[in-house]
Amino acid sequence: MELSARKQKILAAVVDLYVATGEPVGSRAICDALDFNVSSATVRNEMSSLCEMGLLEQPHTSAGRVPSQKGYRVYIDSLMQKHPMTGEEKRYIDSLLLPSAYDPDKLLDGVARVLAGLTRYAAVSTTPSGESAVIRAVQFVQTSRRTAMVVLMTSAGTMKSRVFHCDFDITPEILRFFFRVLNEKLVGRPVKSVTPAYIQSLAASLGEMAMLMSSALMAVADVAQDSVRSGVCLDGEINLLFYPEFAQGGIRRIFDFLSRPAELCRLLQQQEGEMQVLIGDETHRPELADSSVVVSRYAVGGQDAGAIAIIGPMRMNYARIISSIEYLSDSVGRMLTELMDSE
Amino acid sequence: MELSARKQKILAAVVDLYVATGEPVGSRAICDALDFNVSSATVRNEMSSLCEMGLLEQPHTSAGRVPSQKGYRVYIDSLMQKHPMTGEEKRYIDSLLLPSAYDPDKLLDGVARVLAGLTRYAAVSTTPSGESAVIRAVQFVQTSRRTAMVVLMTSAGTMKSRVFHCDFDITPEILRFFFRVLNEKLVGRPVKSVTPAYIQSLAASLGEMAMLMSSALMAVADVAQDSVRSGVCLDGEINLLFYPEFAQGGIRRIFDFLSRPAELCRLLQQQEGEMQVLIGDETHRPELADSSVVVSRYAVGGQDAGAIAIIGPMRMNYARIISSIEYLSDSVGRMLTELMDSE
DNA sequence: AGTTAGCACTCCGGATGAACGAGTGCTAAC
DNA sequence: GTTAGCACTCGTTCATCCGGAGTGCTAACT
Repeated sequence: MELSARKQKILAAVVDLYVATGEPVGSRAICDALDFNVSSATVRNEMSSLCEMGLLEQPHTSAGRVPSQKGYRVYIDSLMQKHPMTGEEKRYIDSLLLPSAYDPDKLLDGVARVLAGLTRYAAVSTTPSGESAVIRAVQFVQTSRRTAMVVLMTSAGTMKSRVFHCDFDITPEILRFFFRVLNEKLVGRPVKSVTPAYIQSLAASLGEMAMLMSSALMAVADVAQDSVRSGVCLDGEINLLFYPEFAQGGIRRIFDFLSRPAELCRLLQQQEGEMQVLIGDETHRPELADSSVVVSRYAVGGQDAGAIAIIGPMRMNYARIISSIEYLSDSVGRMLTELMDSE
Repeated sequence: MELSARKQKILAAVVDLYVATGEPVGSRAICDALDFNVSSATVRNEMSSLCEMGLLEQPHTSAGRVPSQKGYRVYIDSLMQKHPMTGEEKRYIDSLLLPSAYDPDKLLDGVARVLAGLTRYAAVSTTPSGESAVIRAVQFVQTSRRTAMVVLMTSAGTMKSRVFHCDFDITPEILRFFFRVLNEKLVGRPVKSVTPAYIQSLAASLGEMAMLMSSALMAVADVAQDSVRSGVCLDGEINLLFYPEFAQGGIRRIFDFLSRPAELCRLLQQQEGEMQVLIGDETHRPELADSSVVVSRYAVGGQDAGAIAIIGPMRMNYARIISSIEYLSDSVGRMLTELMDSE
């Protein structure tokens, strides 16, 4: 079913106006906004027809029209005018991110913050997953008489650390021993394979040394698990309070959803393709039925690694959002790829 | 100005009932709740008198009474019945905290989470400040060809790390050199004194080595600054959405305040004494004019180190909050002192 | 056939006012 | 000093009543 050029223009105008004002758009307003030489009656006929097609909705009989979920879909898929960022904006964004570009966790945290500030919606990012990474090195640092820190570096460029406690005084010799054993056993292994079960079997193979190393081994298992899992960074939730559609009650359910990192992560991870816009129901999350999510996955070294997204009301400035998120997603990928290439 | 025993009982009952129901309390309700043998008319007289003293307020002429800020003050200072935690509750709390007791940052993060879950208000904690700590050690770990991590341990038991990037390939020799120079210069120094200015003077004294070390030195300065500053952990903001007094508009200003870590930190740091309850205006923060803050400072090794707090509506179950926060504050202090003592 | 002017109709939102009820303050009696 | 009784106040709720915005339809126009 093709839309006439005029219907397309009208639909686009309804979306643009509604996004801008938040109020149902009447036929008169469309006439004024568009420079057609048609009367409001004609526009009314067209709108009525768009309503029948399910692209527009009427809150009530004598109100203007509002885009339906399907209407937004069409708008995004074919009507929307992209809104590319200027070089200046790009440089500004880069300058905000660069200081934390040396650490993936901090970078993605920064991305969420920047994105939230830029869009005035809630922003989410996941840190690169180590799904397919291998262990590049395991290091130990003494942090006190009986505690030490294990640092695990992966081929994905991530590094995670964790402190552990021993029941005996730690000496440089002991740490060297830990270092030797674990690097020998673990370097080159997929991070994913370093499960508690594997660590247990490793311990078994160490004989009586296993006792000595037990807390170190547990810490390594922990930190390996941590490296596989993507972390979730969230920022700008407060922004959502400013949108009238959420003003009273609905916000609680959204905040509730946002406060469950695992769910949030799942939502982002299950998207495929570079850029996805999920409108209302398309999120398959009842809590987000009135919201939209724009997700973009980023790649590191050519391989899919994580995602960044914004969550906001369905009435959202998609054009602007999409270009912001597109650029940020590219930047993150680029920065992390560089980080990884510097080996 | 002394309150008669009966007035005291009535004030306490008004606070208790109002806290429980959220609705202005009438003379009848007081009669039912209290087992005096007096009529509602008598209670009315007493309440009217409490109103004149400024301890109660009337939202409007024909409504029940609500405690005023001053009324809460009196209630907390002398009428409130403490509500000590049971052994079981204590054990439960400990079991939640213990897993992260090896790392101060994680511990305080956990405390905020536990406290928020326990009280259903917003919880804040500050990580121990390194104001008076000295540097115990500086360690270096190679994390990739051209990046390394510096880890700084202080006498307060804190440890912070940071990754830095060099323009040349890092070798074990170089790291050993960094280690030697920096431990020689820094161990035993107050963390606070390791300012960018000091680092600059240090660099000057290193002659041509300074170039080699510049990024490492900057990282050390950074991580030292980080160790001095107390971090702020915040959790449970969402809980505040459930209180009707914040339901519509006011919540924004509070969230706004909560989103400024520096302000939050200042609020907590400027309290003195173990336990402080700040009611409404007493916070000296217009954003919190309708809220109350319960702050407890914790000590590590006998020395004041940080604070934990909850923020909620003025209508808050003070008795319960205070005992929760008191216990948690103690626990944190105890755990961190142990951590520090293990040297 | 598509477009337009005109007009009756619908429905929301705000204003108005009456009935209700909770709770008070006062007074007179105990 | 305490209590019962009662008039009074004030917020809440509900029904009613406009005014305005915007539609849908119809008949006329190009």
